[in-house]
Amino acid sequence: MKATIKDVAKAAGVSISTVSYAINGNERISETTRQRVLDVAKELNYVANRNAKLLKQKKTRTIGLFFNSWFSPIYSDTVHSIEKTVHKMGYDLVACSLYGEEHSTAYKYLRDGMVDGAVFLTSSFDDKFLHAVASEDLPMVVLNQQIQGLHIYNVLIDHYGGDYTATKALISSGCREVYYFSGSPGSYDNQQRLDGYSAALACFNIEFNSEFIVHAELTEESGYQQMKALLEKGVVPRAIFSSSDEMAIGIIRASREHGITVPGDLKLVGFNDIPESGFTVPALTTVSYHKSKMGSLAAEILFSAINGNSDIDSHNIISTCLIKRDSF
Amino acid sequence: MKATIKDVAKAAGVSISTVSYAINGNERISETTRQRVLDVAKELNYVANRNAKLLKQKKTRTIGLFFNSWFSPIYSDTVHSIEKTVHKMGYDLVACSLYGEEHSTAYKYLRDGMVDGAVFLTSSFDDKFLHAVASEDLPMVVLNQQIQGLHIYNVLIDHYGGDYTATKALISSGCREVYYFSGSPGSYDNQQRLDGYSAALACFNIEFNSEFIVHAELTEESGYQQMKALLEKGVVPRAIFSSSDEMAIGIIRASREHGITVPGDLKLVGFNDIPESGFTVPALTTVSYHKSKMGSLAAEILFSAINGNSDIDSHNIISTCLIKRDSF
DNA sequence: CTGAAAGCGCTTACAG
DNA sequence: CTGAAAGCGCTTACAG
Repeated sequence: MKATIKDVAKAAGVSISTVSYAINGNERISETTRQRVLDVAKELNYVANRNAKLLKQKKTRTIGLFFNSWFSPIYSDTVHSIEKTVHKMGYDLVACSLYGEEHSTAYKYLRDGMVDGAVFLTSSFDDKFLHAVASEDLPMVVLNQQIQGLHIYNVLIDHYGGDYTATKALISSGCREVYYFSGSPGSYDNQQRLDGYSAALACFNIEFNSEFIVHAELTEESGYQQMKALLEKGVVPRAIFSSSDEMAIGIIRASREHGITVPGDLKLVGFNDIPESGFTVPALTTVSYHKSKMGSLAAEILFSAINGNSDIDSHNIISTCLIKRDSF
Repeated sequence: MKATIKDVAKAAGVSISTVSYAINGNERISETTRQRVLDVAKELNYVANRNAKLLKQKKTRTIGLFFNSWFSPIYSDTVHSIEKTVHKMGYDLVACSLYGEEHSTAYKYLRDGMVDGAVFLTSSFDDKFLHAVASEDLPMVVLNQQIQGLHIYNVLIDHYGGDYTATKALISSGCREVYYFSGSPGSYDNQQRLDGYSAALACFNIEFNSEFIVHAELTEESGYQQMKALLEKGVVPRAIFSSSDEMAIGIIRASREHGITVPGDLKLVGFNDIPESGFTVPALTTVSYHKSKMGSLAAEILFSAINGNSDIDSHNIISTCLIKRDSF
């Protein structure tokens, strides 16, 4: 059986309070006693029962990370950087998915207060639920999504600026007809982006034309299908801005099948700068942002809130930049 | 403040035992009492304190998932399928990384018995540590890695068979000189693979030639570099079996830069069947295996062990198959 | 059918 | 510098 604090106390010939103090580094314990206790503890392979500890302390020293799909490459660097900060602060990081909805581990952990703070990489939570659960004891940082609320902080990508810059660059290169492959319409995110695109058009006195807007799903397959449909209708875009790199890769594939070369016939810019985008043929020109900065900023905001700081911006923007490669 | 069982008991006018029984669905409580308790609990927004509960029950009903790099695309399907089974069993799944080594969340969770079972997608744990921690109360399933031990179960990919089949196919197509891009030498895994490769050679009475073995790192970049080095030395392989798809993608890139066409000049087979491999140009022929089956098998073995089943194979093999696409 | 009470393994005022 | 004791919020024999 696992050793408890009692076992250690008995073996070391001291009280359990002394064991507790010794192990937690309280200064009141003499060096010799502390050493003896530590030795015994090590020998008995003692580790404090976390549940008992937390039951008393009301703190979990754990940060929860919530997302709905495991292993999305976009977030790899961001999560790693969150993890670094969390570790530096002496906290633990556990990741839970939303599979099972209200009965998912994610919902349970939040509802039961199993974490002292939360970072969200997903938009699939019910806003009402988050509002109900967010509190001084459970502040939340939401990435890449706009959720207002007390104890809820947003870290957003400058989609407006990114799309603006990319579109402007495409127009400047001589294409007045820039197609825009967009994600699901209606989202806040998407509106921001469309605004950026429109602003770039306005810069050049080009009228917005909804025929150039293609709604797809941000996946390779969806980009491929939509592009193929376009080409089969006889429409041949000369310039495309794609809201995601995955979609852009699908666009390249459909183009190649139709004998259209990139960037010769078609200038293409993606968004996100996923790892693959450097390896596609041609390598993808894309709008990037500082992913690890996004992670560290998110974590810093969270800890700031956990430590009771009250003047935190609820709205934080990560800037973007255009990475020039070979597709434009 | 959060409502406790006491608050509910007081508000419902019953004892705390009754609340506990009612909420946990014990049959001894009358329907009317149960209903009243449940109503009050709901009204007070009561949810049982997990730490207190676990402190008593000594069970966490949580499975830990351990890996060292977040978001590796190879495991996406596998993890999703683990998650499904875990959820179906009414357990929670939390993922922890190894960042921080002995001070990582992963080590802490295992040492402190924060989980009732563990699945490993990483080889970075100290074997001694796993042996020390694995127990009847914390069985472990290790994927794609050979670790012997009580309460430790392995789910392995049939690398031998996969490499054998791929190499054989390449030879059958007329290439007697099959290059083998391998991972780090010395690993169990790699030995298995090399054996498969050698066996295929033996089939055709071809002598093993270490000049055809290229050690790389399973990454795109490493595959690219090694291939480039080969080509710059004037060596032009006509057939390559690559131990990972990422590496194969790098090989394609280096080949293209040197004007070598795949599959025209070079026949290439990868391993793992990552999502991208269907989208590369040319689409990659690769050795695949049933990823979601690997996940469900892992989870089933784990629960079987948790439920005290003692006759579980510690050695389970997932078979492979060759996916024919365009690179060979 | 319901309740009083012990106890899970810790932490932490309080007393000495 | 150390210890006895209360208490965190639950579950679960035990008694009635």
